[in-house]
Amino acid sequence: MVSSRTTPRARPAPSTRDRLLAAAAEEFAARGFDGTKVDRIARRARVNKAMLYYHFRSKAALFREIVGAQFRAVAGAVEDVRAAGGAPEAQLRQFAETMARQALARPHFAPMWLREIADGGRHVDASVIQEFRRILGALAAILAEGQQAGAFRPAHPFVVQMGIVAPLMFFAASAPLRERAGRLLPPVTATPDLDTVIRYVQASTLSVLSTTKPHAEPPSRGASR
Amino acid sequence: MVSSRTTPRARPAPSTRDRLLAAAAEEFAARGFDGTKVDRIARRARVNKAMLYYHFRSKAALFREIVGAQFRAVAGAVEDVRAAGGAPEAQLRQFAETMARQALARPHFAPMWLREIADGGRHVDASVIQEFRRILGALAAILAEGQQAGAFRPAHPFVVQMGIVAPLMFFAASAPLRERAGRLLPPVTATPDLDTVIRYVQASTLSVLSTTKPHAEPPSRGASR
DNA sequence: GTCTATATTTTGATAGAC
DNA sequence: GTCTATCAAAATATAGAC
Repeated sequence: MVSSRTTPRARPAPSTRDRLLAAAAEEFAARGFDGTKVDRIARRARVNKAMLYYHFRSKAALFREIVGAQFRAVAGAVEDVRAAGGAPEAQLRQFAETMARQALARPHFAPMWLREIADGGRHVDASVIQEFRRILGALAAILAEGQQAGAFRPAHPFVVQMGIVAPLMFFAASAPLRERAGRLLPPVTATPDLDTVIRYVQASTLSVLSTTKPHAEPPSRGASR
Repeated sequence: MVSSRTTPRARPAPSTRDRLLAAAAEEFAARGFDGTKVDRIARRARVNKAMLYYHFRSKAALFREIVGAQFRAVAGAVEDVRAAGGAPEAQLRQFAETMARQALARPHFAPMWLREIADGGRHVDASVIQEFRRILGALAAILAEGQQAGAFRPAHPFVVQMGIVAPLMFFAASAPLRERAGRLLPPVTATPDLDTVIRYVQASTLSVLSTTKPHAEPPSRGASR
């Protein structure tokens, strides 16, 4: 609905517009809306600042387009998990894994989510908040199915979502801080890898929710010291 | 070390400096470093902008002072939990509860933590990162004690910390967004209260870590529909 | 300690040539 | 579609009177 306007050709090489979008995403993720300057976006995209205003109405409109696309993609991915069906426990595991992989594949997603929360959604419109809802909706459906099947204890979907998403986003977004902290101070604990975090989140969530026996699978076999 | 310079008197009523600190904390938490304007801070503190520069070297120095104090207080609180001792399970519960209560008592703390992560710590110095470490250190000590006592499975302290802190910070910081989302779109799920979140975090963490039987205590008795 | 200017830069946005 | 030049507003910081 966005790229089908000029030619039906497939991928005519990174256009100026695409470079602007990519550059802006990096800046917005790393510096936030107010910390991002249009001059920097333009420079990063190797075009003049005026080009930004040729392709986008304003800095705010550019921001909304990027954040919207980001959340739309992730919401679609988790809805696919839900649609694929399967055992509730497996769906729940997949939900967590998908969120984590999406955050890994889109380095801008996690920091932008954190910023949107802290900003109280000041820079986004209702449509973005709607995408937010789709993610929660997919999880709520999985939980409801699990409860009806007697596999899950009743639980507040929003709380469960935070239990899964928050640690994943914290981990994904904190890479630059961990790197900086490692430079300033001697590291006390080695940074875990993504798989360790995913397994921990899956295990802790299933542990509380499951009505059957504990899901064994120790959170990680490598403790510090 | 900060307020003992003029008189030994106790609390001579909210000084201009204190009002500036309070106003700045609100602005920085709600809008971030770049989104906060010194004019707004001054207006909110009901003083002239020049006063800000009389009491503080710069906007950046003011920011660092506020963030530093915030993290120092919270780090002290969780170290107290650790120092108080007791059964590892109880200490772990207390750790989560303390983090949550601190975030509740200091409305600026959670959003600032999220922002610092997303910003990669660009606006803070090594001393603030050090406070960060104290929080992790207290938790790591609790976990180590629990492991040696055979009560806890080995686990990566950093991962456990994210499992506890991230959901709590997400919840505490997302109040404005939830409020805004409720105005823009009809609510799908009622917002849980803090106690529900605390209990869920405690239960999920102890469930994965504990070597004994599941900690019963259903995460919440009120499921949606 | 507190205020009224004001200096200086930066920034979002546009006009208009090519 | 792309650039140069530039405007107008905003923002950090300071000088200096009281």
